[in-house]
Amino acid sequence: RNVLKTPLKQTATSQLVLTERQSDCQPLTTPPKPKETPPADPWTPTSNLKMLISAASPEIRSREQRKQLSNSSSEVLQAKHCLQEHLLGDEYEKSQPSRKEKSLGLLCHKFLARYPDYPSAAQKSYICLDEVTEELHVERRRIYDIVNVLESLHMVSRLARNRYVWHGRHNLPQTLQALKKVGEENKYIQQIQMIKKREYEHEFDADGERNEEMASSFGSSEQSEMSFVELPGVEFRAASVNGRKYKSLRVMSQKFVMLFLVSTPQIVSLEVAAKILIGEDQLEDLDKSKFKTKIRRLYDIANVLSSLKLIKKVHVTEERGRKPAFKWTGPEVLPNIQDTKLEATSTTCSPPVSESTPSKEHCSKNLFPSKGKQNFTRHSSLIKLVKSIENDRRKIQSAPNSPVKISTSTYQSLPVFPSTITQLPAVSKQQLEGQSKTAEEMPLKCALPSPEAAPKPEAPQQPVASQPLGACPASHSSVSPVILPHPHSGVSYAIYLHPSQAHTVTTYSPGFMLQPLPCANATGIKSNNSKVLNKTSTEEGDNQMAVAEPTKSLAAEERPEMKSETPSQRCLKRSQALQENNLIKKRRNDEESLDTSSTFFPSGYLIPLTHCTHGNKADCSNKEKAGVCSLQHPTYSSPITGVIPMTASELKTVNIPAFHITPLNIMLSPNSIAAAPVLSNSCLNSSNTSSAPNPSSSALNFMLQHIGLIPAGVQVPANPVLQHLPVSSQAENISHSSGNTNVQEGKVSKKMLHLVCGGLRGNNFLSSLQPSAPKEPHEPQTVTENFFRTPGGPNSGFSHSDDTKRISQGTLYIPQRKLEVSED
DNA sequence: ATCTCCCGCCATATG
DNA sequence: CATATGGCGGGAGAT
Repeated sequence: RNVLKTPLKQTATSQLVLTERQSDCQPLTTPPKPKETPPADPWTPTSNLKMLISAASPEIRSREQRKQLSNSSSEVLQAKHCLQEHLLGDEYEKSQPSRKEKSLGLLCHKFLARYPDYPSAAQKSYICLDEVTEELHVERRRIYDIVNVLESLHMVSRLARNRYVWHGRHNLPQTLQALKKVGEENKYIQQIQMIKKREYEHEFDADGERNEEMASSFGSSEQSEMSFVELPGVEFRAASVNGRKYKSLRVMSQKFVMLFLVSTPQIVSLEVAAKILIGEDQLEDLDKSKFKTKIRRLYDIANVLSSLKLIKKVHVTEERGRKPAFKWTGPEVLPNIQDTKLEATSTTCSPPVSESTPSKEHCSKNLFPSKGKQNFTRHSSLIKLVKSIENDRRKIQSAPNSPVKISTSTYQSLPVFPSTITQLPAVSKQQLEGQSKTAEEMPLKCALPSPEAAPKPEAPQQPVASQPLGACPASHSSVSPVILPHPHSGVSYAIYLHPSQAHTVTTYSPGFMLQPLPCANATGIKSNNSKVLNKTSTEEGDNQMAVAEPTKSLAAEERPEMKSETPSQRCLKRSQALQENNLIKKRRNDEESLDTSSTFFPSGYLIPLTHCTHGNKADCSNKEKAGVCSLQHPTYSSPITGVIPMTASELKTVNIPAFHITPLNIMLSPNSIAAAPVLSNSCLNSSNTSSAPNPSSSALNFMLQHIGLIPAGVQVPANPVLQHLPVSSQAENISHSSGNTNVQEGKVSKKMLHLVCGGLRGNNFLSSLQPSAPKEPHEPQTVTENFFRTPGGPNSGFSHSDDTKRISQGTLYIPQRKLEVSED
């Protein structure tokens, strides 16, 4: 400490510089560790340069470049200059690095430079915090910030005190996929929209009233829990990590990433993210300090993510002004093809229960005992943990969290959820696993992961019913993991529940199911849909919405919603949680009988089982899976649906009967909306509620396939999410644009749903399917939102986003607002 | 003034 | 108890 604390501001600042990028250079190791004090790093010649270069955060670089030079190439040169400057002028400052030089982003680059993006199995690297801190000359605290974020992405995992294992980006795809799923399950999209709405409202209104409205607003709810999403192979080791206790940066980081993955434009403003991450539940009290703190943390996370090049900073300009935001620049999430559907629907699959899947993974894990020792070490501790778990539970329960369950409590129909969520594709998974094993991949994959995996011996602790999962479990003491396989996606993830939850789950059954978010999800979905109708999902959309709709209308809508949702939300709320829990439990029991599952919020850590499987897709393709899926479809479709009805807050809002189906979503001009907004989504919900959809869905699939809309293999499950379809063909058309399978599928499914559900306009449906002129994804800096706009980026294939687009037929809503995104 | 966000105190967790 | 972790928020540099 000491040292330079408040140093001065250094003059030199030069910094700058850097260019960014990464180079991927990985390897350079760091510099010598000279010690520290003054001059610090830079001086090493080339190596340093590289470092710097690589290090510079994009943002910085961009800004700087613009300012001075636009050139890109010369980056290096610039860097040199900088250095020179330092050298020369440095008397002043050399020693002081200037704030930028100390930025987390730069530090993170340095950190990343030490390890390969894709380490070969052979190379696994271990990270010793002591070494790192020394070499990078930073305080330990900072390293934790970096590592925590990396952990959230499963790029590293902790082995023991001071020790981490470097996984690099191998797990990234799975992690992102899992996060996306979870994000979808949560109602993030909805939440985002709500927040935006509020904002607009504020604008319009005087300050005064908002309170009430706000409060109502959304239902955010839920999630306050922390849940960490884990990957299969990767372990979650360290009790601490799992130990639910911390809220932590890890969880926050994952949620933040989820926001990007579910947003259509994939641009998330800090403000919105902060609000969502905070438990929104609380009304809205400003709680400035809390908000500020959240923002600070988000900057920290954003810096690391920026270093990873997963996001970049931008500014969104609304009417109110421009706000800092970040744009996702990472890989698109896998198109898991039908996943969405599948997942959601997968109910069918579930029966098999858990099972195997995990095992597979685990297997891989087991393979590598190498680490075992460490693990074992932990192992003992784990036992303790188990004990402690109980304690935790208490805490937890008593505490805020437990909430989850509840959602059901309210109205939500319980049964429904379970089915949906629960679904374990397990079967398929098993199969898959088996296949995978056969496949060569296994070995390879196993190898990589294994280290991590290895550790878990047998899962001593996991009481969890899931055991079958077995593998997964091992690690975690406190939490019990649940594994969900996703057949389609291939990604399975496990959610760790807090002990309290866990045990419940466990209790249930073997066939446990996870629901990520029970009510919440459902709700979210619905709401999303409805919202979607109205707005575009993304920010832009929001903006538009806001603009379009007069506050009033919004208010009106919201209120109703509130009612409906409120309960659910509340459930989420901690305070209530307790009570609810009890209720929930009861219900669960009931449900259990049904089958189900528990309803949980996604509290846990998700672990995608994937990697092992990876082959998932392939697997899927494989017979079984395929077969299963197809079969399943019919079966499960309902789950979501079921949920939906409950939630359809919006509908309620609108006053439309839940069942009522509105064929089209209509966006009305603000005025009009106020007058008579109609939401269509509901229809789906209602219809789906029961399992009914299946048949229809199958039929649809059949049709689609014939038509060529869908690849033969693909089936469209009726996904609740998808629900709203745009009825109006025209508008919709746009969306499918490319007609890529992925995208289309989503749409198709939606449509199908409509058909099924509503049975409403088949014609439209078909017409809509036809490819329209492709729109492209734009990623423009300035985004104009239109409903028409292509759903998110290229990939966006999700249902959600797509949904967004729907427009009301009657009135086309023209986007009034555009958000501008500026770089730099 | 606002946006970023570094620094490091101090509560907790772990050993 | 000593350390290792990491929540958190003051307040200072950058714009």
